[in-house]
Amino acid sequence: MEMQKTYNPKDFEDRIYADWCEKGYFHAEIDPNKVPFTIVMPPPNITGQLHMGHAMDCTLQDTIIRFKRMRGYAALWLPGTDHAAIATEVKVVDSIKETEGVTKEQLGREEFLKRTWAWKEKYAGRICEQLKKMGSSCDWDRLTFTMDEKCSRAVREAFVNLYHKGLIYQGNRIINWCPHCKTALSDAEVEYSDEASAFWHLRYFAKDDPNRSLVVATTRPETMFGDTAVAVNPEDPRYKDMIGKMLILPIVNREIPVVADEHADMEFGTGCVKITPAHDPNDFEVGLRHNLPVVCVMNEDGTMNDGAGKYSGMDRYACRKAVVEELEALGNLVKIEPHTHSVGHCYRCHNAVEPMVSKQWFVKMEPLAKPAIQAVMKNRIKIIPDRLSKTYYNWMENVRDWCISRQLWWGHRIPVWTCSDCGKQICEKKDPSICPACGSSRLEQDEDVLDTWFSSALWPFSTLGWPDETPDLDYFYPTDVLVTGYDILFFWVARMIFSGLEHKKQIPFRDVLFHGLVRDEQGRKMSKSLGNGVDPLTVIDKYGADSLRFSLITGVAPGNDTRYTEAKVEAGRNFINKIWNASRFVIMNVEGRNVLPLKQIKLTPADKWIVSKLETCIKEVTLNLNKYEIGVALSKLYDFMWDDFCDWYIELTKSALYGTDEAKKDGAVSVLVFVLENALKLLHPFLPFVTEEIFDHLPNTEGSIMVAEFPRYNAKLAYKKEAKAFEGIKEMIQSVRAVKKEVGCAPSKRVDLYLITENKRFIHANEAPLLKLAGANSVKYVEDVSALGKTVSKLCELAQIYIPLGELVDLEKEKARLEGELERIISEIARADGKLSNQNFLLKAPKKLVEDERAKYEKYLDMKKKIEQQLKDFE
RNA sequence: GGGGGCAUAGCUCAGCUGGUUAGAGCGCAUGCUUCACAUGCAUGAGGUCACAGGUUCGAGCCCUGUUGUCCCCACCA
Repeated sequence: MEMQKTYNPKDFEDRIYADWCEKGYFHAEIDPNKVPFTIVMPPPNITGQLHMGHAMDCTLQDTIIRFKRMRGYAALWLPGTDHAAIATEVKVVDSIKETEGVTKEQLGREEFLKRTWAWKEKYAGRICEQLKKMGSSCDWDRLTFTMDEKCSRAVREAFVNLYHKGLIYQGNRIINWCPHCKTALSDAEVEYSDEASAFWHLRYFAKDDPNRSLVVATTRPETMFGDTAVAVNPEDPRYKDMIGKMLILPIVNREIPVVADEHADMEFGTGCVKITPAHDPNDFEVGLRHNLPVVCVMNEDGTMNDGAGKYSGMDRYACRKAVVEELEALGNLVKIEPHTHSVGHCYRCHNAVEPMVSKQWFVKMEPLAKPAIQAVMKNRIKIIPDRLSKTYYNWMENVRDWCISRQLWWGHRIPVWTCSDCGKQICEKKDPSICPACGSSRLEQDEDVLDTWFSSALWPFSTLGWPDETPDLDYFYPTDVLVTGYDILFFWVARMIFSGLEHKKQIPFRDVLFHGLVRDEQGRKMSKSLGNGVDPLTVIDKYGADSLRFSLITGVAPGNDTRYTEAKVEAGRNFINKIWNASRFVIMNVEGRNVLPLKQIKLTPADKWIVSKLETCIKEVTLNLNKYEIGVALSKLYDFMWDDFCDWYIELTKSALYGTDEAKKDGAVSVLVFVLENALKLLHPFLPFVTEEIFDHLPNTEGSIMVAEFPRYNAKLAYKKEAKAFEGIKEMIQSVRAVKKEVGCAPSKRVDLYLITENKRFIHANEAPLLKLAGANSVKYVEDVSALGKTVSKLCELAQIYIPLGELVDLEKEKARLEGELERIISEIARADGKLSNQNFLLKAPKKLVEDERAKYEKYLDMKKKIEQQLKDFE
């Protein structure tokens, strides 16, 4: 079958993917004779569709897993999707409002969950389709959803374990409350940003002395209804006499004490702090120290409750305004200062969160964090790039207890029941039917669900069957590398590490490869609100998946952000087009020829040169892939394929291919096929589709490239010396081209080359390609050029080249050019001389370097002599 | 307040453990209807490697400081 003239990915990408699936190449089998290599995919949220970040994430993983598979590992890439409790619930709530005009409460828990499962079916399916479009070679037989039965069992097991160890506890503590999502959030789920606001100075009068008062400065006047004290610093001379006295809280006229507490900073504000334990984390701590009552004044939707008296039911911000007005009217408002402070926002709906005291479930972090820190410290887990280890330590060392309960419906239900008769709390692996204490069957399960990250934390082993000791778990765990964005280091990676160590007693992965964010052309984050997101599917539709993959990994380094630009996709498309056409050229020329093994061919210097380049490329690509330097690996291949193979080697073979010597033709074709086949294998992990399509057209290939063996470096084929010598021929070709251009000689005009050289034999062996690529008629080896008339000349490593160009030669210009060259060489000599006359350099620098420098010096001296001779010839 | 990234060609970025004349893509200039490819080929112009010190035989790379810029964490009554 002949290859199409132009590269058109639409013709084959889908077909090839279907074929791979059908052949079962993605499926990983347990094979005792192979070493396992495992990646579990960070499960995309089922909230919508994949964006460019996902596309990069999956390209990196696919590249790694394909490489390992070709390298002979039992390579498992396990795909999945995440139920994303809060994120999905927010979406479904919006959706039912829009489509059915109802709230989730109106629908009821059961109906709402039905809708959400339907949502899941739709979106999880769509996400998988997108992953397939990208060419992802993941094992679809093992596709997992975080609320699958096996994951639910893992969640239950983990929760019960932690509960009985006392590492999960329920408590009334201050948490972040999202009034829009109406749920508690963990610290990690809150994003802070600076907001311009004000400092309201409020005067609270002393109960016994109407002339005495304290002025508190607050950014939250509406919370004053929850004030249960005013704190001053014990050392503050201004207020020492007030400590222990009572103040009258304005509007509500409640009495509150003045307490002495270090929390009050004498330098800040007025030095007096109103203490609202129910609505501020620091105040909560102060409250604990002084045994203050906790008065909650807000409802779960962010409106004021009865504690706010007549403002009950009013929104918190409306109330703020009203309270300030009333205080002003009452004469308690001293002044308003502009003030900027940071305000926490819900990471899902971006509304301002409310610190609030609430009864929630928490994971005790300190005992879990310690071994997790050690695992990275002792290098059992390697974080790439290394600098992110610091971020990890910093977070782990200061982490507070993890609030895991969410007041949502979509998620893993908290496995705790309370006996309605005796109040006993039950937390077991199996759902209890009667109370073990009193035998009652009136058991109520906790209404809340778990933080979505609680189940994600178990992902590396829950997907493999934990808590059962399955063969998969035994063989594929611990996984080898986790590939994900640095933005979820805290949410996910850190929690997988301590969860793996706690529950599985093993690290979850050996390496963590972090990548950065995909930004837009201007370097901005891609986001819905900016509308600057680019849909990977649109790009695939226009350019094909391989081009998109190219654009997403070209130039990326671990942990670094990257920009998506259509120009990069085009560069990818052009590169692939180049591969396509080079392959077409090779395949066209194969027809009617004998493709022989390298051993049976007399290799030309050019052949040895390209084979040598190929070997170097194999070495570098392998090395960089093993270091997860995917971008570097690809760029090595790009250069090899384009510059060495296409621009040089293919051109070099043409003199043989269009000649008459059959043996030479067979030789050239054989080397072309050999190099191309290897190059395609090297390229396959990056550009799976196009390489498969071409591989199929190559002679002597069988089966799929994706299960072919990845090329291994072969030192016997490195031909270092020969390759270096051949560079001299390249230099001559380039010199002739440059000289022609300089004097305005048309590149197509054939010239005669006169060489003064000691390398006649070697040059002669390469004469045919030299003539063809330099655009020359003949090569003549001479001792003296005085008879040639006007010439231009160029000094090369292998020879001095003289080209008689008659009237085209401007003697003055030529002389000036040579003088310029001489000048450059003289300065090189001075540089080398400087180094060589430096005793310290001679003594301390490595011998090889000194030798090289000396050789260089000699070479330049020789060049200088030759150019001086040429200049003399002008006279 | 703590931590980190970045600063190299007009633009976007590479530059490994310090070692020839610092690279690529895009852009630019000039010339090519050469039989795989104009999604191409050839030739070329373009850099005080942010600034100031230091270490070293040798610094784009290591150290200290400065400036600019971006990010993360904590605090912010």
